[in-house]
Amino acid sequence: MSPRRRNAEGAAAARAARRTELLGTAAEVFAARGYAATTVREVADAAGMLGGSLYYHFDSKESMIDEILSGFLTALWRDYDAVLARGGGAEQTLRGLVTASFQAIDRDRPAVVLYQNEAKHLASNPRFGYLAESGARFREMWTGLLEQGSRDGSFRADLDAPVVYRFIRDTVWLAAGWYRPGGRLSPDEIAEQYLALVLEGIRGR
Amino acid sequence: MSPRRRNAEGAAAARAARRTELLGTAAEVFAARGYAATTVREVADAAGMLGGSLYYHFDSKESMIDEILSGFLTALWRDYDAVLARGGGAEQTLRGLVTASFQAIDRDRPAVVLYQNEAKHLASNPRFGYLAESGARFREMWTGLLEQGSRDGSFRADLDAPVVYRFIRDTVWLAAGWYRPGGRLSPDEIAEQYLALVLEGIRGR
Amino acid sequence: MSPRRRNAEGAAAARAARRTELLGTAAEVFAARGYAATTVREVADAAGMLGGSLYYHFDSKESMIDEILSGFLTALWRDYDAVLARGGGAEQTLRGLVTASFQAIDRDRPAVVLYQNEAKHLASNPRFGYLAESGARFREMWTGLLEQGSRDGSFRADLDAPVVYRFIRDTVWLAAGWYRPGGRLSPDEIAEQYLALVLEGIRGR
Amino acid sequence: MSPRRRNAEGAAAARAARRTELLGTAAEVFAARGYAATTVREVADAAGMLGGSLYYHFDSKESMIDEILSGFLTALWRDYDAVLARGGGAEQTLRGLVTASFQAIDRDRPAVVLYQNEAKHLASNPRFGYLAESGARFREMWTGLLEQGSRDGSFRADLDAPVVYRFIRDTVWLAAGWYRPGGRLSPDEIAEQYLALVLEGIRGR
DNA sequence: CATGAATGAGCGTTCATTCAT
DNA sequence: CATGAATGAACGCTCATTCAT
Repeated sequence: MSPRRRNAEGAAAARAARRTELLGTAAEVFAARGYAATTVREVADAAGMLGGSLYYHFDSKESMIDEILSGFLTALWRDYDAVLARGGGAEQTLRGLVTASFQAIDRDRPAVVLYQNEAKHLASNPRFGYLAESGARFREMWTGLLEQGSRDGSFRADLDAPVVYRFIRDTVWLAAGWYRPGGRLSPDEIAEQYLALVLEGIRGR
Repeated sequence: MSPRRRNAEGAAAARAARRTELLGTAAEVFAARGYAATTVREVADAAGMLGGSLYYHFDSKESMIDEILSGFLTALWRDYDAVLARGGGAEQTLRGLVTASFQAIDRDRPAVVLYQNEAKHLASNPRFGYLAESGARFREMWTGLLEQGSRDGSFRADLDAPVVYRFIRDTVWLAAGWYRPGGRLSPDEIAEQYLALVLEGIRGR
Repeated sequence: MSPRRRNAEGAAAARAARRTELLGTAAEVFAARGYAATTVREVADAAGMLGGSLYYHFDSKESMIDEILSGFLTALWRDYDAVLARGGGAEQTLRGLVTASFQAIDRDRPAVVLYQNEAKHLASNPRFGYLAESGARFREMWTGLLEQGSRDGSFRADLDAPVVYRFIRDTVWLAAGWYRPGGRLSPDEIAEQYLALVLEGIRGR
Repeated sequence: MSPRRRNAEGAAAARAARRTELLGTAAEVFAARGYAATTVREVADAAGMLGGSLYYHFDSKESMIDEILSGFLTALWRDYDAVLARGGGAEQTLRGLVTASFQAIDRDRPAVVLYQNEAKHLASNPRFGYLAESGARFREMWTGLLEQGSRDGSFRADLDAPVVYRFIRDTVWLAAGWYRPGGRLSPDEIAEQYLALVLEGIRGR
């Protein structure tokens, strides 16, 4: 490998690292203020540069949130697919999916917030068609799991799968609204607390 | 009563009715597109008038969402207070609050959506200080209820009140995201389904 | 004269009186805030009616200031012409013109203020062509008077007529900026003070 | 001095120069059309740019006239203070002040026009409090000078200082209404003409 | 005569985006 | 890579004006 080649690779890596860093900043600002209400100047300020300079790295404001969301979903599905690949019973799979979700919140909270708050509005834009696709896969995965667990006795037999699916789906992401990394509970512990609630309910026995 | 007096009253009533009508339209559009992303022209279009005409009725775009949210919260607390005034055990009160919440979703879904999506961003504006106040009252009401029920055996003794409070708070409003009035389930039936989940959990016995 | 005829005349007179009253109000508001910066709502408020109602009386905002200024100039030239018709020496005529001007200020201060502040901007509008005409007549009157007085020894022989004309012209209207009706000096006394300054200067002898 | 430092200084200087240039253009347009009647697009047109582009340089239309007027008054008082510091008799000081005023008109006529036409309306805005302050200083300076000259025999003993102050104050700025730079008379010569009138009056001896 | 609701053009301002340097 | 000046479309809002009542 020539030194020239090595330099070029180093530059490309540095460039990718800078993009990732800027996207992290953008995600934080978008999540804090809302995507539509955030100006690219605010993102640039947070990144320590001027508004126009962001356009060296990104085509548009839209491409930033696109990259944030698509990156988040790619990583998320990698984890979900690993859980599904592990096999096991319905409850075990459910535990795995919920835990993976809380880990995703821990890993990239701003992206989760954006996904919750903005996905619905963005979905009408063809560019963000993958949001609807991901949502459909999500629904199929969960209703399938719930129906299987309901049949095999893992879950209550009278579960209304669509209702419980929505309940779980939303519940899973809610923690992003108040979770603060480095708090007293680790993501896995929080997952346990939530699972206890969801699986057992709150009624005294 | 003089005819003049009657006319003045009629005009005031008609004006109030028009405001309410326009606020309903505005709430729908804000909820559908997001407050920041909605232009006043879009609201006006939906109301069948020109952008500037809205300003005969309202001071600003901000005053519209202000009136929507404050009106929503006022009506909501009227219902909550009625439930609390009825007394009864912790589970009964919880059932009453959840049912009142689902009725509020049925009555004014767009306002609930706005409350969920925009309250956090608006709260930093002094004009919307009442959002934080209402949130604090909400937290006190729920944590008090949960702790009482936990002590008297209505609920599990090991409940983590702050965690469960957030869980309930968010769960309660989630249905606004997908509920469609006139669907197969009435608000009270949906409330029952949710209560079953929350109280019993989903695990098979 | 039939009673019907008398009624019609009475109605026309009442209408004219109302117009005059409204124009007086409009002139005050225009003078206080500036014509362009004044909204017709502000004029209407001051007149105790709603914005749209003014349009029963006047075609437009522009027609209001038109009527104010043309009425002011008509009355002013009536007075100036009376002074000129009296004849007499240059100083006596100058005293008459200055006194008539201060009386005009006393009679309709807002119109004088508007004339000073707005005439220059309005003059480019063909509708206000009479402003330029009046200004030209004014210049001819004054330069003629000054040159005559300079020749016959009433005024200094070395007077630069165009310079002094502008000086007098502007001086004459300045008092409108600070004059308050009902103050300690009558218009005629103020005229005397100004004339003493203009005729004798301020240097000690 | 490092090259970097030199560049930064050059950029700051260039920026300041551009601001000054734009403010000069704005002052001309405001003076010609009136501040309220001028649109920022008209200012931008005159500056060869689009309306929105002005906001790169200035916060608002109001901040433009603010900077024009405050800059004008700062420079004016620098000159006045220099005259006062020179000392000398009352007549000499009066001559110095009047000459400085005509030089200010020559230097920045649009600012003088704006000061005359807009100061009164702007003064009610707290942002322009310095206008009233400057006016008060102006009054104290002139009435003090006139009273002193009246006592020591430089001016007529029967001078009514407040009346003459207003007369001088207004007279001094009137020339801005018709003065054209590069005309047949220099600012100092115009000052001489005005001083002859004011000091001696126009009456023949 | 006056009201009150609406119009529609245009205003001051914002902001995503471009590009020469 | 980043800057800084500019663009141009669109935004929230104002206001002179209209007109049915």
